[in-house]
Amino acid sequence: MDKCACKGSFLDKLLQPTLLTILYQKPLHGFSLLKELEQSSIMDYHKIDPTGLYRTLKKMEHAGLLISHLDINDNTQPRRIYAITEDGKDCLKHWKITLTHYRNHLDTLIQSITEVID
Amino acid sequence: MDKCACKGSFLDKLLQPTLLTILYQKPLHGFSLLKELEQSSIMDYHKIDPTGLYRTLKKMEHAGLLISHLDINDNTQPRRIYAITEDGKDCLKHWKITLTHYRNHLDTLIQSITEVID
DNA sequence: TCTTATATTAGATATCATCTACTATTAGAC
DNA sequence: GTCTAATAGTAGATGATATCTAATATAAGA
Repeated sequence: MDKCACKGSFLDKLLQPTLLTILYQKPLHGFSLLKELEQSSIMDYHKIDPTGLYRTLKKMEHAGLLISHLDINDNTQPRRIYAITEDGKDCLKHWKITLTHYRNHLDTLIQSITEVID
Repeated sequence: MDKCACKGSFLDKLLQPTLLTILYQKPLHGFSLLKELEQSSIMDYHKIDPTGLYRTLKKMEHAGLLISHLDINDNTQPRRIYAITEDGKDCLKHWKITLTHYRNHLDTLIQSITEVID
């Protein structure tokens, strides 16, 4: 029961739309995305797993939603800057529809639970 | 892009709380749960994968959330009836809290997407 | 020089979703 | 009587996502 899904683990899948939302506004590299996510209400101030984040970025670039280039700079370590593509922007529009449906579905379920347990 | 998560696949994880909600009301066997789910707004009238359903039921029984017994009957095939346990009822109460947080998180994300794309 | 912050990668495992395919019994149509 | 549909469940593989530990490397500041 300790790691039962009802406690809130295993219920995410929102990293992709979150990244698209942030990168829609400005290109960023992985580490700054990590820091921005951890201090943002958009991910509910949760710790982010860096491995998962970098892996997701690569996967999204492979899928054509992002493009990246290496930023080689005297002041910092080389870092990879990610930017959203047109496909990525379309994807985010789909996400809005999908997440809205999902939210409504969740509402129905929460309502059913309430009726049953109260 | 065809099977991008933004189109709505890979975004569920709600089978467990849904099953607990239904079984809170009355014990049922797998096949009738399958039919009930497919005709219910609670799962948004989606097709359910039988394999996943039966596997989830077994896993939940193993975790102590459900108990089952074989119903041997002259009129039907033998079938396994699942009922919710006290642990299962507690679990459903946790689910309500978890899903409510998750819904609020979703609301924030949808709001952010809207601000960005509009 | 030592520590902290920055920046990224590797590997393993657990969880959840999706798909095809298969077995077996019962009920009803023809 | 046989064929088909509905009922009831199982097996195996694969793909997608989440979680965890750990490692590498550079830059900045005490």
